[in-house]
Amino acid sequence: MAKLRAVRGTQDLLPEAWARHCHVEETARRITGLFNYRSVATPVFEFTEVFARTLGETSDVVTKEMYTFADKGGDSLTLRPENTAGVARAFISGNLQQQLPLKYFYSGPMFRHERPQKGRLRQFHQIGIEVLGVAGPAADIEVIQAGAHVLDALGVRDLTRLELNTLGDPDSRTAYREALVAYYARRESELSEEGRSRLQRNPLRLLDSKDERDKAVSADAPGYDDYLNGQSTDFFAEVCEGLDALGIAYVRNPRLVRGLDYYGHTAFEFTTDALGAQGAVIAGGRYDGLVATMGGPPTPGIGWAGGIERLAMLTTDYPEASPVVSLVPVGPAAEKQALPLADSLRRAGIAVDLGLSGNLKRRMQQANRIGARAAVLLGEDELAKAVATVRDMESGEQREVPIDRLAAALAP
RNA sequence: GUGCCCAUAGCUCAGUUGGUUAGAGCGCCUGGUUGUGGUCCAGGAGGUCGCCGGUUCAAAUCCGGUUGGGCACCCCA
Repeated sequence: MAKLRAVRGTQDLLPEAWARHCHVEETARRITGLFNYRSVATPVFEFTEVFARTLGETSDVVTKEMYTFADKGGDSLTLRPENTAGVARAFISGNLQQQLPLKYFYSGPMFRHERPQKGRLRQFHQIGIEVLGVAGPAADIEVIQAGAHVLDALGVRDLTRLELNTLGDPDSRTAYREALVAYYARRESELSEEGRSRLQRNPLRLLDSKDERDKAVSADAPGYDDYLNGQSTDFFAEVCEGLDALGIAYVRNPRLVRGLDYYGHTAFEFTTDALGAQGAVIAGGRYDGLVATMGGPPTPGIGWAGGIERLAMLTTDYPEASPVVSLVPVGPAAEKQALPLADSLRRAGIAVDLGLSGNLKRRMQQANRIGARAAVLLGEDELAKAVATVRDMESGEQREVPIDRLAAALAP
């Protein structure tokens, strides 16, 4: 079989798949545009520390999933595993703090060295939005609303459910973390090996372990609600009220935590059961500490990212390419006429496929294969009369049309 | 990174306890039609059975390794 293949975990997006892909992206850009999120693009690679420092030294993304390489100058660069850090870096690099608040939309490839699985690739694509500079829950509500709206527009909202949680402010999180560590440390011997590792790395993650032993211990673990301070509780309550007022349904998932360190307060995921284990299609949360962590002016932020491939898999209908007209010249004289004729038709807004080789029969087959709505035949007979034969490819009916009226006759 | 399953024509798959020239449907090509597609008819091309090695008189079939894929874990979009 072919010796030349795409790198593991990457794929070619050929016309049909790419059309779905583009549909997801364009829909998201259009909908977030209605919320006044402006489209931006940041580099596909950054200095490694942009990700290493912000995502959390112990996170899986940093410890084992990054595509890191040295460039010729000796700098360590990394292909972006996600785009929030890149946007934050751009915000700092560009001194954009005077323009706050900012609302950005992005779309593009991300890279993670993971074992490929359904809905999980090494090069995958994300759409996402970020709001910088809004500390209050209004931003959380709008960001979630925009996500819901995108899913609506894609026709996949009813395949998903919104899970919501709060990670609290830093004080609450610290207090809760201490309580959890104290609790789990007491029963450490009952935990799985992986569970003990999480206790060291990220105790919050013990809460959503799927290991039965960990689950058993977690059943009696202290709840976060008891450790949230008033400010955190009020913030979350306002987010919930806002969603209620908008009629956006959600389920509280107290075990929903984020793998990346910079999240606090609101955390949410739109998940689906239709994609196996990779259920999250849009996920995000608030990251008030991120920009300051990177050395920028303390700036609150919130956003989400959505997996284009995952969303595309849920999408059943997407607009098909509008049918074209095939221009079929017969003979050398007609070949010469065909180029300028095709040009004038295209300038009139008509999509024209000009068969570039083959005899009449072959070009008719080609017209059929590409689903042309009409074939325009141009041969000796037609040239002599300054007409073209227009064949309706569905009915097979043919009629002669003067060449100077072709554009009007072919208008969709 | 760990575990389980899978790998035969361009695509989807058959291939019986290892046994002669590995099959089907779809697709592709040619002809029936010298200026006419899609339907129909006739014919044709196309596979070192993922790759490497082993067992055997004999391997697509059994064994080991490897690569790729699927599913789950881990983690995440």
